[in-house]
Amino acid sequence: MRGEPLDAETIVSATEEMLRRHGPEKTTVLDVARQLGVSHGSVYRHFASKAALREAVIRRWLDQARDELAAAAHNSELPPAERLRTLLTTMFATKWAKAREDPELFATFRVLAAEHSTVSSGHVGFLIAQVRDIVSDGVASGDFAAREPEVLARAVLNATSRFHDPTHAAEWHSPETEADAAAVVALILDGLRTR
Amino acid sequence: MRGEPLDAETIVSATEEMLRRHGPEKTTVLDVARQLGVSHGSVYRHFASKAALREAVIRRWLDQARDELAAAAHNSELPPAERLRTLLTTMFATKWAKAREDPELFATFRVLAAEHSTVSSGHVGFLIAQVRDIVSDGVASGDFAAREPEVLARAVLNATSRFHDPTHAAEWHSPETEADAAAVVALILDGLRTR
DNA sequence: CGACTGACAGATTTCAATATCTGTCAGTCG
DNA sequence: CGACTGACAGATATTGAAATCTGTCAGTCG
Repeated sequence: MRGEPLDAETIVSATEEMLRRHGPEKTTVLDVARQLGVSHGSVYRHFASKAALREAVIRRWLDQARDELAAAAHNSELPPAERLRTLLTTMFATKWAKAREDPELFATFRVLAAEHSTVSSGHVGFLIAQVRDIVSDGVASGDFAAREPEVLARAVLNATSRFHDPTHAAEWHSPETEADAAAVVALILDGLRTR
Repeated sequence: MRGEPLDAETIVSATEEMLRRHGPEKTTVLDVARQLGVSHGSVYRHFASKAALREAVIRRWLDQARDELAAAAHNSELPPAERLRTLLTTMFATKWAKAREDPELFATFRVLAAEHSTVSSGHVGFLIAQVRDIVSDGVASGDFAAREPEVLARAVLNATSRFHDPTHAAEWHSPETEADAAAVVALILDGLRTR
């Protein structure tokens, strides 16, 4: 009936489409199978459970976000403080844009991220590493006060969570958000700098 | 049948008790009236709606929290940085303790606070004012770099939201929370200080 | 053989009937 | 008169029977 082989990627894409259309509570494995024109048994050949399938979706989304951010934040000629500011503001702007452009999809993303907290922690780990690298450079060049880069990186992300943690998406509609974010970033950068 | 007059305070107390016992979804005006041995019509004599009644409860809770914090953070002999550190850590510790001691009640509190965001914003306004006062003192004494105290105060609260905003209550169980909070406070205080 | 189907058991969700609740107000009672 | 009641309409929540879903697996098909 179908010439093609049916691989995991194709199933993940179909799942993503169903999640987009029906949201997380109403997307069933049966829906995904129907979308692909196969029986749901075939889906279970590639994914051990519905949870595993959803995990593959959130993993793909986070991988994509990671790549976008890595591409946007590669200005190694600027001083560390400016590189960090760019990284943070890019991070905020990217999320804010996604949350505003398609709030329902963003809410779906949020549900999946909460469901699979292991995958999300991995993503947070990547973010910490990005910040840590810049902080390390800053400490090495004498721009930043000498302290444990890992601790500082965690502190930077914790201090800015209101602006990047999806939990706070509802607050991002407020017009003050941008100014508030800029004030926090300025305060943090002052905290990092050598005295 | 009853000698007493039935005033608003009594009704609020009974409501608090019902919320404690049954949680926010299951406390009805009828429950409150039963608890008091009156008809629910009598409750509506004192409160225009169920929402108004719940608002009175959250208002009382926040007023109490305000008083507790104001009492705990009155060390005017210390330098501003230490006063601010004390204010923040007291604020965190108080909330963490409440969230841990009685998670269900804390969740109830959270629901009511979200329902009546106007009242909550008022509370946040008080917190900003507390921080602003210390920051102003610090700027006046030369301990903190001269910048707009209102902006700095907002930045300080925004940067620490992960440690005081009830939205993050679930994360407060993590053993790293205390160290993370200390690192963020240290970073912020360094950001405030004169260079 | 290996990709796929579809029937099945048990878990979860949906839906409509039923019960309960909110908010009002004419009426009771001291 | 003024505090309180309880019946009422419309809105919301609960319940349990029926429908759908998840995950398995013996069996089909090329």
